[in-house]
Amino acid sequence: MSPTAPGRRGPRARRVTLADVAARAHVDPSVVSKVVSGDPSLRIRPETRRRVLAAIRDTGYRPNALARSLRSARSGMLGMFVPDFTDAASARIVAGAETAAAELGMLLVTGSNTGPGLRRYVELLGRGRIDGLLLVRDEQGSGVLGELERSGVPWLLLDLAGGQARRHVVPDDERAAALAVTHLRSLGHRRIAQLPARRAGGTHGHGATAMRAFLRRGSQATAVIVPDVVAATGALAALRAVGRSVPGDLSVVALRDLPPAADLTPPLTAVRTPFGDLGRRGVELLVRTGADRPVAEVVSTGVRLVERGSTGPPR
Amino acid sequence: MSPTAPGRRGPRARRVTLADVAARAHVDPSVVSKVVSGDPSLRIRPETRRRVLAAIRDTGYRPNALARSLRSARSGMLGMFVPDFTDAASARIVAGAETAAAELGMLLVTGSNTGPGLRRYVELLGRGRIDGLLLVRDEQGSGVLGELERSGVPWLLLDLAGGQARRHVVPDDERAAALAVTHLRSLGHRRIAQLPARRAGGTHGHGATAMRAFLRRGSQATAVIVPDVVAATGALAALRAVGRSVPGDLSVVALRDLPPAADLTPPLTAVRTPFGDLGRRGVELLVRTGADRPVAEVVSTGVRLVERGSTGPPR
DNA sequence: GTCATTTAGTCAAACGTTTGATCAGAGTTA
DNA sequence: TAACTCTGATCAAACGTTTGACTAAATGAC
Repeated sequence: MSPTAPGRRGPRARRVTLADVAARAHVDPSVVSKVVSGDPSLRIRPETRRRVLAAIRDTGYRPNALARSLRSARSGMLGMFVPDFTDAASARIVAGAETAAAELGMLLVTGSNTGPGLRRYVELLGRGRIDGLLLVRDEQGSGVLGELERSGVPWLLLDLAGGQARRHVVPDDERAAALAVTHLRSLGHRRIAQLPARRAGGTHGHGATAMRAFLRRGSQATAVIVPDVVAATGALAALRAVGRSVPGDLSVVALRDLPPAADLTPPLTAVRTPFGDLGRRGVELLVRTGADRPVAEVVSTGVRLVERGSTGPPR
Repeated sequence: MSPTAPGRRGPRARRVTLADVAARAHVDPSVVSKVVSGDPSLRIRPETRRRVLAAIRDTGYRPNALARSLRSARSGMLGMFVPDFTDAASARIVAGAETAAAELGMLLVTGSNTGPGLRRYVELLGRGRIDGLLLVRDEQGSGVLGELERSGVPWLLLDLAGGQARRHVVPDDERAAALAVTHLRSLGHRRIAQLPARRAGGTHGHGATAMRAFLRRGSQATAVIVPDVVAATGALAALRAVGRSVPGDLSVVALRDLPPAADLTPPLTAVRTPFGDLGRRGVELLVRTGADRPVAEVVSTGVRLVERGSTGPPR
């Protein structure tokens, strides 16, 4: 075996460390460290700095993230646990969080509840790997969260106002509902019903069931507000099944707009919920506020009505 | 300030280390290490093992993942770079990968191209943080991949058969297309057209444009295969716009089935592509095969036609 | 010319593991 | 009883940084 090959084969270069760079630049490793991490307390001659920078470039040095984190007790990573990646709202929250994290020089370690659950995720994470945990719409978390708290890892609940400890950021659903009502009233509706929401997100079946119940009640309402697009899809199907036309017989507006809405028949009028901003704000608050301070923020930016084809004047 | 409080306030217990456990169990730290990580070369008396286990339980010890990774040069994390989390196919790939990773005791560090791009992502990752990188449908990667390869990090391209180095896993699109054709022929179709695919995933506009072009050509085809659901949505809209009925005037079947398909009008017949399995298989191959061996796998499991309402016998 | 201060660094101790080498004592063999 | 071989551990050197304490030389004040 070749003397330079530590691995399988091929002349894979030995890792370049701080010490290698230091030797090449004729300085102490600590100087290189401080230059790399931009330590403001470092006093250094311009010429020396140039030498260090050149050595870094020549050797292709890249800091070892693990050693760095171990020593400094900051990993530069955030945990993010979502119910399900394939859920469109979760995906948007992740995307927003990811961008915000990258802007802060951090990374996301994701996990989802479609796998073996939060407890196992935190277990896999081990100690030291994350500087904070973002939990999307998770009700059971409490036990695990206590442990996290004890080991000093701050956490934040997203899209669900959480139980005992007030540490959450949620979208402004009230404003969304108000926007929907205003829109419907401006079209002339006076009797507006609201289909019940389910705490952890609606399903197609749930929307259909709720709509059938609404029809059975023989409500006088000329317009109905549905808590989300998935439920609205079910509701629309239920209406079609009994031959009611939308928006002719009934106007429908959904909260928490998501992409499928535009492709339904009729295209669904909906209030946009800023899921991306939710994730972004979550990251920002998580890294800015200490683990022990309460956080209860409502994200209202970008909540607005998108008028499509499912609303019109009452008959 | 309380003497036990290293942080802000409150009696946050000092981190428990291997040494603490060792002291409590009256053994050397290395014994605890070997017990925790299940080192098979360790010879230990049952009673000693019991003492160690008890000490671990009593102290609530959890290994420091950073120290462990630093020393052992394995991080237990995999990088995953996707074009966009909010893309339904990507989300499914991530979900599959996440589950497979968890089963192997590993975690995913995600990044997406909606942020500052692959180069910056790899930069943020630094050295040592990941044991491999999964790249979903990324064409530009080449430059970065060379660097990765040089530093010994294996990678794999998903859902795109990649250029120079053969390291990819892709879904069986040929089988999918064959299934679509078989279905259409069994309905009686003899002239079947295929709308052109775009390498990096279709858009609504792309589907509409392609369908208009198809109509302009005055094709004799009675059925058409569309490369994905998003494009099919556009195609359906274009057909509706010119008053053609589906499946009356034209049967439409999409490849790469995804959720919105069932809620379109008419519900879209489509061939299911196992995106989750793609992610899962990617993880498995990434951790099993060395960085230098070529990988070119086609995932065919679960490719099957889902008949909905957009296909029927020709007029 | 002496003392204090600033400049431009050096030094060494962590951070918490893993891992191969080493070792004391008990048991076995010749 | 001397020379081995197990067994059940211990020991110490990494892994690659960060960070505060320290210092030699140069500068400035008086």
